Formats: sequence, structure tokens, C-alpha cells
Amino acid sequence: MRRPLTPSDRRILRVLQNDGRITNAALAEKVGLAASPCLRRLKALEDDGVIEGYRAMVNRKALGLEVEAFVFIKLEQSEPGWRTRLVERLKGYEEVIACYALAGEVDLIVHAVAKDIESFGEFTMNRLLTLPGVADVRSSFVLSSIKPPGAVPVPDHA
Amino acid sequence: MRRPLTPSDRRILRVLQNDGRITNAALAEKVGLAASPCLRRLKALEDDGVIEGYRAMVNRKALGLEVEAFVFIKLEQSEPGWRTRLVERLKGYEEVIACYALAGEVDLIVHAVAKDIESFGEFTMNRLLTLPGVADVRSSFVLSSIKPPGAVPVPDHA
DNA sequence: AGTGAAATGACCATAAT
DNA sequence: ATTATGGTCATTTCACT
Repeated sequence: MRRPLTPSDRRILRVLQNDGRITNAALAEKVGLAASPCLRRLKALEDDGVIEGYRAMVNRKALGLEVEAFVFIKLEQSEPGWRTRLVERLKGYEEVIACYALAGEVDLIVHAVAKDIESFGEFTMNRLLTLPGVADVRSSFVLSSIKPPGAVPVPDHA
Repeated sequence: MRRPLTPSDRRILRVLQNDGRITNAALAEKVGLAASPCLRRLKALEDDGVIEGYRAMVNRKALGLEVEAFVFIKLEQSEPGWRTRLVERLKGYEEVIACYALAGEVDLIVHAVAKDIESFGEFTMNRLLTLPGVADVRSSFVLSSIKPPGAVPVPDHA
């Protein structure tokens, strides 16, 4: 059972989602706490799994990854074991920066990046379509990031 | 014009994508640099926009956000101005944690969260479907996060 | 509040262009 | 010579008890 979040906890989460590398001293000042209790709350949020980690957001184009796409996958009827292994393979591909199982028409949505269209093609043709259990693969290229992956809203009441 | 990334830069990016809050001292040790040059490279990566920011990854369920979904939007033929305003409205919704313009069947993909199905319904019915210029809205709930939003691959050569 | 660690800036060394 | 890299040291600031 997890403690309910205090208003301070919520302020901490809001700040840390926008600047995950802020020092504890500056964080404390922003949320209106002294450094010491602020640090204790931060550790508690980490220990409780409310904060799952911290990540630098890297500009993919700066790394020469010019292509970003969503891949919509439909699966064949198949034994559960196949599905597990398919999903494990998917997770292993470094082109896959996120992947979700969905309810509805499409079974899996894959968020992928690649350095160019050619290597993206190689990825879908040789490494997605060939996975056993895959019935259909459709890709849509990202034209623009309207709102880049961002903060989850922190409601005032839990 | 951006400097090419050095091998040290790449190591820094790989580490920081997995632990965005690592101290500079520990980062330096991991990538095999002294603290001072390590910090200088880090700042340069930030200044050049290679690192766009740092974010605490927050467990949405800990915040009472039980529902996660992808919303696929098709737009009507319309003047460019309408589209711009539609996109601005979309960006403003706190339920929208990411949004992309796509090539293909679907024009926009919206990654959204909500506290329950009812409030998600309110969001799609009252705040998405009513946007001028929207022709079609389809939602798929996320059943599981197979691979949570993660690191972009950092190739050895740019 | 105090102590040990970290961040940060000034300055030097080396190598490649 | 200039530019880009990395290192060392001294000082300030921070983390954490």
C-alpha cells in the first residue's frame, strides 16, 4: 500500500518532469521546502516507484536518425507462447523506442526510429514481417512532432 | 553547424539516457573522463541541442491515471489556418502526453492518459471530436506497455 | 549544523589540422 | 598557429547524516 501523495510530492513531480537534473537545493526552493525534507520526499518517491527513473531527452536528428515512424501490427491467432517470444524479439530491437499492446483493430503499436528510409525498410521487411505470428504490418512516417513526449499531468488530488 | 560527436559524447549520451540524474563525477568515471572535461562535453551537448532536457519518468498509475490510449485522428480538407489552430488546441490538453502528425491513412496520432474510462470519454467526446476540422476519431486503449518509452540508439558513427 | 563529495572555473598539455 | 581534446587543481556549493 502506497502513501497518498502530499501537495509537496505533487510539486516535486511537476518540477522533476520538466527538469530531471535539477539539484535538490534548487528543487527545494521551487517547491517551498527546506533541502532536507525535500530530499527525503524525493527518495521516498523513488523508493515507492512513483518516480521510475530519469532520462536525458536526446534529439534523434542530432544522432543521424532522420526517420521516425509508427508501425501498426496485427497478429495471427496463435498460442500464447508464440506471442511472448514475438514480444521479446520486438523489445530487443534497438530501432524500437517504445511498444504497446493495444485493444482494438491493431494489436501492437511500435514507435521506431532509423537513420534513413532504406534502413527503416530493412527493419520492417527483415525483422518485423518475418516474426512468426505477425499477420499484418503497416507503417506511417512521422511528419512532425506536434507535442514531443512530455510530462504526465499531476492532478491536485489523487 | 554542429560539431561531430566524439566517442566520449556518445558514451555520455548512452549513460544519460539510462540515468539522467547521475552525478557528473559518476558519469565521468563511467565514460572514462575526468570530471571537468566530462562536464564541459555535457554542457556542449546541451547547448548544441543534442540533449533537449531531462525528465523524471513518473508512474502514471501512482498518480491515479489508470487509462492510457492512442487516439487516431483523420482531418477534413481545410485551410491551413484551421489546422494550425487545431494543433494548438491539441497541444494544450494536459491529457495529451504526446502527439505526432503522420503520413498515411491517419493524420494525427495522440498518446493520451486519463484517470478513468469515463473521463477519457469526456476528453474524446467533448474536447477532440468537437475540434473544427476533425473528420474521424478512433481510440485504442493500451493493454500493456511492452517497451516503455526509452532510449534512442546512439550509433558508433554519425 | 557539519563533513565529505560534487560541481565548476581557471589554467596547462598534447595532438591534429 | 589554431582548434579540439583531455587533465589538474582550487574554490564554491551541495548532498546527506
